[in-house]
Amino acid sequence: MQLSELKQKFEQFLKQKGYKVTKSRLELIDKIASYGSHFEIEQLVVWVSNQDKGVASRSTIYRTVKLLQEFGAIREVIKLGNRTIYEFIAGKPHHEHLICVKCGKIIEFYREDIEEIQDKVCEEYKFTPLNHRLEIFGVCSECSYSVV
Amino acid sequence: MQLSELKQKFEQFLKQKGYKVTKSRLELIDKIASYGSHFEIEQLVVWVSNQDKGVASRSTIYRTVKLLQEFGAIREVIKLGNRTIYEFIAGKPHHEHLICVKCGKIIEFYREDIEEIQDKVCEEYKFTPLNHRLEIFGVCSECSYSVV
DNA sequence: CTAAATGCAAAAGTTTTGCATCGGC
DNA sequence: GCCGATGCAAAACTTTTGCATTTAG
Repeated sequence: MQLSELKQKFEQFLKQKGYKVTKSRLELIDKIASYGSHFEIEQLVVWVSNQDKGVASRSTIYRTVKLLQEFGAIREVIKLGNRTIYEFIAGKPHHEHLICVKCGKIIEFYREDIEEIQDKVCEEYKFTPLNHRLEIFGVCSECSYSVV
Repeated sequence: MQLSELKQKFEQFLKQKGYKVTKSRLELIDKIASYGSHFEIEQLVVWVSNQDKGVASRSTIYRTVKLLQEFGAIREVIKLGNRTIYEFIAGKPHHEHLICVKCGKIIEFYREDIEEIQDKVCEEYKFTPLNHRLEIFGVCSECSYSVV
C-alpha cells in the first residue's frame, strides 16, 4: 500500500470514529513510516523531538501509537524483557519473527502452516482468535561465529 | 518431576554457579509451586508478604525469579500490554498459550508441528533457536456468549 | 463556538540498584 | 571471617493522566 493511500484511510478511520484529523497524527505516520519497520517508542520520541520542529510530544506519541494500533497500521511484535518493539505493518502480510538475543537483529518469516495450526487449535477449544504472535529467540548466523 | 527433586537440582545449580543456598530461595520455590501454574510478580509479592512470616521481600522476589528463569524452572510466557505472566514449568513439557482478552483465561496447548516449523525456519536462516513463544490472543468460548 | 487534541508536569506502575546489615559456607 | 544475599528506600524506566491551552470542524 502507498503511504498516501494509508494516510487517506487513516483519515477516514479518524472521521468515522469521531476523532479529529490533526497535523501531529498525520505527520507521525510519515515519521514512523520513514523510521524503518521496527521501532521502540522511546527511540521514536528522541528521534522525532530532534527534528527541526517538534512534530509531537511524548504524550502525543504514546497516544497516537495506541490509535494506530487500533487502526491496524502498527502492531506490538516483540516483547523482550521490558522492551516493546512495534512494527509498522501497513499493508504488509502477516509474518512471525526470529530475534537474535545477541545483536538484536530481527528476521521476518511467514509460514502458512502456522495459520492453519491456529485455526485448528482454536476450533478445538471453541476459541475466537484475534491475533497471534510467534517469537523465536536465538542467535543469528553472524553472532554464532563470534566466541563471545 | 517431584518438587523435592526440583529443589535438589536447584541447590546443585546454585552451588555450581557459586551462589548460596538460602532459606528465601528454597521457600520461594515452594510458594511459586503452590501458587498455581501462572503468576505475575506483583501478585506473588502481595501473596507472599501476607503470609505468617515474610518469606522474602519484593527485591528478593524479583532477584529470585530471575535466578529461577536462569535455572529454567520459570518462563515468561505471556506479555500482554504492560503485564508479564510467568509460568512455573518445572518438568512440564513445552506448550503454547491461548489467552482470552476478555476474562484473562489461559489455555495451554501443544502441537508437535510448531516445533518442526521452528526447526525448519531456523535451518533456513542458519539461526540457533534458544526458545520460542506462541501467544494466540482472542475470546474464549464462555466469553463469546456474553454480549459485552 | 464547542469539543477534542496537545503539551507539560506530575503521577502511577514496574523493575532495578546502592548500601547497611545479615547469614551461608 | 569473608563474601554473597537480603531488606529497605531511593532511583530508574516506561506509560498514563489531570489540567490549562490550542486547534479542528
